[in-house]
This record gives sequence, structure tokens and C-alpha cells, in this order.
Amino acid sequence: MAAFVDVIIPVPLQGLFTYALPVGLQKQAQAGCRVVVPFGNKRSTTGIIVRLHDNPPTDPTVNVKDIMEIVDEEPCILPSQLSLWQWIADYYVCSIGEVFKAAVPAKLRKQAKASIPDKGKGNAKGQASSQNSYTLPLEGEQGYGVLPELSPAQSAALAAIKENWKAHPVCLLHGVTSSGKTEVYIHLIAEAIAQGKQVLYLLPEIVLTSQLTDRLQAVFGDRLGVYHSKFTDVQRSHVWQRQLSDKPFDIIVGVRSSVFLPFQRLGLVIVDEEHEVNFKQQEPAPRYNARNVALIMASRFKALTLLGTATPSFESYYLARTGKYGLVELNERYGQVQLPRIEIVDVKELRRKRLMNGAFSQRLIEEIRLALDTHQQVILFQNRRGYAPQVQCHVCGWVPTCPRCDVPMTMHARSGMMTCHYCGYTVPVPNQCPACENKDLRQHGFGTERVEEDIRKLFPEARIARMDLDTTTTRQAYEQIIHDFANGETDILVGTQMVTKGLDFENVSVVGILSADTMLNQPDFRAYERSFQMMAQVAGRAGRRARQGTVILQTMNKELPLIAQVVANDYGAAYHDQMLERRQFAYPPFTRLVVVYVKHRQLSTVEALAREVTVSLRQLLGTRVLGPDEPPVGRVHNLYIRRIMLKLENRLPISSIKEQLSNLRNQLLAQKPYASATIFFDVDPL
DNA sequence: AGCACGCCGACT
DNA sequence: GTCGGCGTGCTC
Repeated sequence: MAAFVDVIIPVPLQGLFTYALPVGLQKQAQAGCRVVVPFGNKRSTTGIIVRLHDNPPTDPTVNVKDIMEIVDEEPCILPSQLSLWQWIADYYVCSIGEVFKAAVPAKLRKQAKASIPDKGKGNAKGQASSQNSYTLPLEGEQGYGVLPELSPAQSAALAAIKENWKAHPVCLLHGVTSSGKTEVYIHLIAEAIAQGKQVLYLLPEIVLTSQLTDRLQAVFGDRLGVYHSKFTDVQRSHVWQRQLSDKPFDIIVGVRSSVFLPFQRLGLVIVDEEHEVNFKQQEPAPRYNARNVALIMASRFKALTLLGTATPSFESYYLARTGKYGLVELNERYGQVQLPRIEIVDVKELRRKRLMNGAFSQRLIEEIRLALDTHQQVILFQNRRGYAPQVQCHVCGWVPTCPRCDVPMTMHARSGMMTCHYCGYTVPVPNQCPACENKDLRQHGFGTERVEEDIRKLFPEARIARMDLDTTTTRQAYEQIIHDFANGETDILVGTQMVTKGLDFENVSVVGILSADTMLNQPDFRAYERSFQMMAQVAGRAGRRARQGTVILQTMNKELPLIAQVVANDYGAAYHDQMLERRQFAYPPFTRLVVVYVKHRQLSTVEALAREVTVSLRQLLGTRVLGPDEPPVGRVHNLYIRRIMLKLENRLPISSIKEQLSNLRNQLLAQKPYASATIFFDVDPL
């Protein structure tokens, strides 16, 4: 009988915590069970048992405390999950307690007694499947509906994927926009569950709409569970519990965090829109990429994996081209719909000739007019929300900036407020310049709110909607906008990136990219890749059934090769060009990146600490260490920020380097002047 | 990350 | 006289 247990505690501290196991609790203790323990100043905290043993802590100064209570009769975290958590903590250089926090719904993390023992009865309320009965068809029996019929191209892709899987457990499906990848997925899912396997179908939050879940629901009924971040914590806890039961969902369609659900017999993982940056969690730790975590999880389950997208991340495409992944191309749009015609508009020249009407060129206005006259729909993409990204005093040049961050505040006209898009700080729009008292404050640039207002003036008869962070605060609002547009109740949809993501509308004949330049000008080695992806994706929303769509692409950089590649929809050329540069400048996929972030309230402290970090890392890694430098926004929430970038060749012993990073961090933060500083790592940054 | 302890300003 | 500001120290 074990005397001690090692426990995961939800704090950003390295390692596990050892507790004594009172005799009375010994028979109930199992790895994966929740326990209530005293921790620090807190009388009780819920942790997870990782292992049982007989060794008191080696450090004689620690005062071992007793477990107060074991919450579960049966583990609520499976061994496969515990080991995945450890992998994530090691790979992304964070604590396992932070992984615990990200992985488990809060309700389950806060002791919720008595809910787990009710095995097999976890009802996922508010789920796509609302029925209570979990009766499944017997083996071999047909609880799902009719599978969609596949076009010859889709059938060929399906066959090719299965053929590829014979040699590679991971296959990349590169299918042009509107090629009907979802139907292919449905066939693969049906085959997997017919073999008694579970399926994880991962997509970015923005694509997980009822449009999609209804479609899957129609085929798979209540074998399908949906795991959405906008569901309540209770709903997510129910899905978790059901996955532990003896009647788990066979298919989980879910966002990033669904990689943390307990799977018992995972056989297939589909990562749709594989290139999406939203698969990477930015804040807080763990800064994990759900696509990569899913790949690790799949390989541990010996499950097959399909990565699908019209615009593969260059990393994935590289792995496919070099034979690490299988590669299947699906070049034909479903129903022989043509790819859109992309027309470049030279904004620089039009500006010079004073021919721009605000953010709109004459060509774009003509095309919108034509679409409205023929009862077709329009999508306008502008990658900034709000009314004006910057306000400036025309006399003295004063610009309202956030008091807590080094950024200009964005003006929002409807609310009459200026808002910082980094920290949320909001103040009323000033009616005069506080520096020179002049009243001539001018707005610079165009946000979606302004675009919406201007387009209403140009087309007063059109029904117009806007989709951005400000109009989609609730899931219902988001679904409503999509629903109205899909049903033809809206003529023009204005929006940010949100309008570019995997939404399929039948009747869109015109897409306007108002300014390609905001994307192109990002000071980031991925700007090229991201710009191509975004433009190709938004262009792909145009031209559905029966007719070719038109894309009006407005740019100040029409001579850039990238623009020509977007026009030609030449993914291969964009990839090729970019690979030359990535190789030359030692960027992924030819290296792995780790960015070290240093933050502190005081500028002098951040700078000193960033220098110390850099010096120490140079001793270890030499010229692979770049920086320190100031990020584009050098202060957020009153914290000054510096970063150091590590470019590590693929052959380097990455895990030992990460261990040293972690040690260096602990060592520096233990020094007095740096005690209140923050150091964290962003592994494989996007 | 919490949370408590501890030492300095404007209020009933 | 005290309520409370957040610096800093610790967590099996």
C-alpha cells in the first residue's frame, strides 16, 4: 500500500507535489483521480493524482501534507491523457498544472462530487444531439443516415487518402476552396466508426457553425458530440463525462481544446483548415498548437490523421512534399464551379489621380452594383475592426494612444468611444485636441465599421451586415449573421478575417479585398504565407454554382510577385518562392523557433533582464540567439515587453535545450530585482 | 497564479 | 486612530 501520491496542482510551478496518503484513503487512490489537498495559503485545492509510491520527497525542507479527500471512485483523467499533458508541458515549456487548467472544464476542476460515479449517464445537454437515449446500432447495423454521394474527383481523393495511409499515418488533403472536402471526411468518419473507432474532427472555432454540425448530425445522429468553446462549462463537463462512460460519443467535432477530451479508442483524427493560426493558443500558457497536439495524440493511439485545407501551412506542405506525410490533391471545385476571376486594382495610382471613393475603387463599386442588380451577394473583407484605426489632430499631430499600451486607440463611431484593441481600455472620443485645443481631429484609415457606413451611403437600398469581433460577442449573434446571409436576407456582408474562413455561401458573386496591404506589411516571416492564405481563402468564397465569381483585389503593391500568385491561384509558386527565403534565412521548416518573452512594469528592468537572458543563451547557443528586440507593440497592460528569438536547427537536442531554458528562467527570476518579472516561452510561434 | 503578510497614505 | 494600496514571498 502506497504511502504517498504525486499530484498535479493548477499553478504555473514546475513539477508535481507530493502528499501523504492517509490509510483510510489508500484503497480509493488511483492515478487520474481528483483529490482535495491543502496548498500554500489555500485551505483546499483540487489536484489530480499522477502516481502512487512510497518515497518521501528528497528535499528535507518540504513539509508533506495529507490528502484531505479523494473525489472520484474512478479516474476522471485517463493514463493516456496524463502522459499527453506531460508531453505538452515539456514541449511547450510550461507547467503541467497549466496544462491541467487548459484541459479540464472548470466545473470538473472544482471538485464537483457525485457527478462522475453516475457512469454512462452523462447527458450532454444543449448539444447538437439533444436526445437522452444513447442506444447504438449493433455491430454491422446501419443510428446513421445516408452518406453524401461523391463526385468522381471526390471519390478519387477518398481512394487516394486511403492508399496513402498504407504508407503514412498522416495524410495532407490539399483541396481547392469549395472542392467538397467535408463529404470526403464524412465517408472516412463513417468507415472509422463502422470499425468501432472514435473520431476527432478538429476545426477552428469560427468554422464550427450549426451549418456544419447540422449536416454531420443528419448523417451521424447522436453518435456525434460537439465541443465548442462558447458552450457553457457545464455542457463541456457533460461531454467530458460522457466520453469517460461506456457509451461515449463516437465522433467529437470540436475546437482546439477538444484534443484534451478523454478518448478510449481513437482511430481517426481530421484537422480541417489545418493552416489556421487559431489552432495555436496564444495566451495564457500552455501556448500549444492543437494541430500538432492532435498529431501526437493520433500517433500514440496509432490513429490515422487527415489534415485538410485549400491553403496548407508551408510546414505541412513541406512535410508532405518531402515524404513525411502522404499528399492528396483535389483540384476540382464541386459541381465544376469555376475559380473566381481576380482583378487587381492599383490603389496607389487611383489615390494619386484622386479616383478613390474612400476605401472603394470605381471597379469595386461597379461590381457591387452589378451583383445587387442581379440579386447576387457580396463579401467585403477589411482586416481592421472599428471605425478608424487612428485619430490625429490636424494641427499639432497629437494621436490618442492607450495609457497602458504603446498603440494608438481605435475609434468606434457607434459607441462614440476610443478603444485599445490590446487591453480593452475605452474612453469617449475627445471633441478637441488636449494638446492644442484644436477641434480638427481627423480619422485615418478604414475599419469595418467605417466600411459598413460608407457602403450604406453608396447603396442605401442594400441590406448590409457586418461580421467582426464587435458584432459577434455571442454565439447567437454570429450564427444569426451567417444564417441571414446564407438565406439571402443580407446582400452585402462586411467583415474582418471572420468572413474568410471556410464558410460556404451559394450566391456570392463578388468579393472585395479592400486592402491587401495591411497583411503584406506585417514585420513577420510568415506575412507572405499568411497573406496568400487569407487572400486565397476569401477569394474562394466567390463564385459558387453555375457562374464564375469576381474578386476585386485592391492593393498599393500590385507589382509584388505574391499578388500575381494569388491571381493565378498558384499555391505552388507561392510555396516555392517562400521556401527559398526560409532556407536562406533559416526559418521554419528548416529550423524550429522558440521566442523568449520578458515582461516587467519597469522599462529599465525589462531591458536589463532581456540582456541577461540573451547573454546566458548566447553562451549556450551562440549565433542562434537573435535579439533582444522590442515587439511591434512594446508595452501592453503597463508591462514593457522584450523578446529574444532562438533559431534552432532541426538536428539539435531540442528537449535538453528546453530544459535549460526552463532552468535559466527559474534561476533569473530567483534574483531579487527580477522577482516581479515574467519570462515565458513561445515554442513554434505563429 | 492566488493568497497572506507587511509596511505607508486619506478617511469615518 | 484604521481601511486598504500593492510589493514580495511561498506553495508538497
